[in-house]
Amino acid sequence: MRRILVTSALPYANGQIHLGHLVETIQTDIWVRFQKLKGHECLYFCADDTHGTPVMIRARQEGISPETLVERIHAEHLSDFQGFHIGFDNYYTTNSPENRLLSEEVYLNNRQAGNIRVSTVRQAYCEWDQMFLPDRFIRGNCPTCGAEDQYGDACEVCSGSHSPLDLKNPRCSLCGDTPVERDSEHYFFRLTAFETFLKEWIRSGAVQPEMANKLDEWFEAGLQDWDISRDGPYFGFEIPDAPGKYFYVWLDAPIGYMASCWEWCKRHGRDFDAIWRRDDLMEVYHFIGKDILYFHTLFWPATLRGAGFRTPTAVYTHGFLTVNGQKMSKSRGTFITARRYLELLDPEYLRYYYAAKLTARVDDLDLNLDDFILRVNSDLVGKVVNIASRSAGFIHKRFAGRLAENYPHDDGLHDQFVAAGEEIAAHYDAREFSKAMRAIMNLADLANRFVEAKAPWNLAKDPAKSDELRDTCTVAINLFRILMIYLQPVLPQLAEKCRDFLQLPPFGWESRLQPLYGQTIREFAHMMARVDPKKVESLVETVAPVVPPAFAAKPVVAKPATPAAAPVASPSVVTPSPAPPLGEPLDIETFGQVDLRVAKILAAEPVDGADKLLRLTLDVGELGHKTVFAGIRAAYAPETLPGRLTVLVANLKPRKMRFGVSEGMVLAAGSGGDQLFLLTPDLGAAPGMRIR
RNA sequence: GGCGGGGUAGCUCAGUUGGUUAGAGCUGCGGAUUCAUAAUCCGUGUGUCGGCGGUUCAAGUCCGCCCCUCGCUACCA
Repeated sequence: MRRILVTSALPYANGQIHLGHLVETIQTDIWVRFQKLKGHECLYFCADDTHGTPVMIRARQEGISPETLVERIHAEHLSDFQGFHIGFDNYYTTNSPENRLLSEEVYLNNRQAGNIRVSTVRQAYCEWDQMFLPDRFIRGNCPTCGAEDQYGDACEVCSGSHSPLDLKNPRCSLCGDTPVERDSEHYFFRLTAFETFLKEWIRSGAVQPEMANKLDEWFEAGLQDWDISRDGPYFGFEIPDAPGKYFYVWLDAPIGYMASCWEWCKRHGRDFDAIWRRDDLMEVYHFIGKDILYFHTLFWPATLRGAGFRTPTAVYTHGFLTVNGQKMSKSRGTFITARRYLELLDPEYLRYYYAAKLTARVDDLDLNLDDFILRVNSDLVGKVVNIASRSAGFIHKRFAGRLAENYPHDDGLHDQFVAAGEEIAAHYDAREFSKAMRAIMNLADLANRFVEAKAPWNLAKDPAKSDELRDTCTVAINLFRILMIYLQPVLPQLAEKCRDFLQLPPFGWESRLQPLYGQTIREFAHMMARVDPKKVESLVETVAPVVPPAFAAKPVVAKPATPAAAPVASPSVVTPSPAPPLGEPLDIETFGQVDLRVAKILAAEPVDGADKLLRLTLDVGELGHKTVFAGIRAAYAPETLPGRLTVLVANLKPRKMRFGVSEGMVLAAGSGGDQLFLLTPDLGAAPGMRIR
């Protein structure tokens, strides 16, 4: 028996679980369930990643403590994952006593070993917010190309990277003030001391070949020591003997894997040290996305090594999720949260679809929604479940639900199915799930062909062939049972229904060896509904058409209310919207297709169940009244709007939304959130006038 | 700009160290069947293997250039 510890990357406690996260947790969960089915010990740990500036700022915005925020998000995340049958042995949090102790130990051991140094770093500091600003919280003009309103670290226009201190006209994205430069002592982890070790570790097969190549690039460029401290205020753990200094969130995040394990060990009477302080008892695997390769294959093994802990056996990296071939996007409606999916569709559809496309490589995975519907319906309902569905009826109608008394002659089909288990297991173990699914579906085809050849519906017409009829159905049900064992890691719920149907104890991988006969089975009940295309459609319905799509995902943060003497935030102190690249040239005819009208706002009211929307009733002159949903609630109080004029896109196709039909959109400038500014025509314009 | 990954049938993807007429599943189309959730079974693919050029007896598979796309570009994550 193997002893295996597995993790998925910790989701950040600022934001909802979406279908991208689920590529990883489903991949990991399938692998874990497979190992358990094989009879190995396999422990699966995860947690919320809770620390850092974004969580701190968001809590401040919501007027609650970071701890409260983090607890709420933890409950949401856990329930989302459970909805997808993710079988964690423990889903913990990095904001825990175990994580604090372990982080301190990792740090102190490294300090003891001479792996920590202190240097002075010059950084942007906001005097208003009284904090050092992370690069992402500074905006200004790109020092290279001059593009306006770029992040502190990189320019989206010329895609160059730069230091936030080089930005022209820098501003704090929290309050809009100009930051000052200030020195601060920072603690660094000497990553450079671990180059030899890391190269050996990587060569030991710890990462996939293509990731090893990527790491070689980084080695060639030269490793740099790692800044592991941040100045307060910072939501995180204070560094021992360094008042006001906190561990950078990425230092304690992966330690959260260990903390989750430790907390579980305490509840189950297991020896934490035997798992993490020696490497000969358990295998340790991390499943991650390629965006966090750096942390998991350089910093993480090095900090563990430097602190005297074991290092991971391997880190398995997967690619990103695309939806219909494109990056997930809120404006296209393809930024689909786990919760939204669960409101509409069976989680096992997605588990199967992902499994059907996952490989051991780092390729991106495309969720093509049309393909999704066809694939799931065809494979799962049409092929697999159908085998049981078409056989069980006879067993009940003719034999009172009792299978043949002995396992019938089947031309070696059962043996063939059992033998295929070797190859399928090898695919699962190698994380080649798509190959495993292909192999299983080939078996399902064989089973259907067997039924076809025996034609039980003809046997049923001849009373003399009663035994043959029962034999045929018994074989078919046996084949179905083996398929469900093979599919259990992917479809735990369906496998459960199958066990109930066949009145069987829990499956093990080897239970496929023993055929089923001489017993009664339950009446067949539907096990899985077909995918409803309408539900898939509503999955991608967009919710807030007015927010300019390109900016919807940008952090928009309100000015903090804390400093007492602060001036009231005025509209002149704003975070200017980023300057997006110029759009494609447009001829005037195309532009002319857009029917812009002056509209008078007659009424504006909040929409129940939507926190960003206002329902506007507009007077558009001879076009009559129109109802428009606008995502401007954060920027405008409803009572301030009636009576004012604005601009309506009048011939926009009506959009069915959860709350009603939106018959156009009003135009606004700005980056979204509370940074939105409605357009107003000059004096003299009247409702209904065409704008051109 | 530099580096790297992709670009193969309508869709999703396989294609080993270059070698017979480039494959699978799904869809579509034709037929069969009716036990089954209009499921199943049989039959059916003339694709410029992104483009151009080169090496070779032979290239999707090697080399060069170009196009499209995604990503990385170090104290950002």
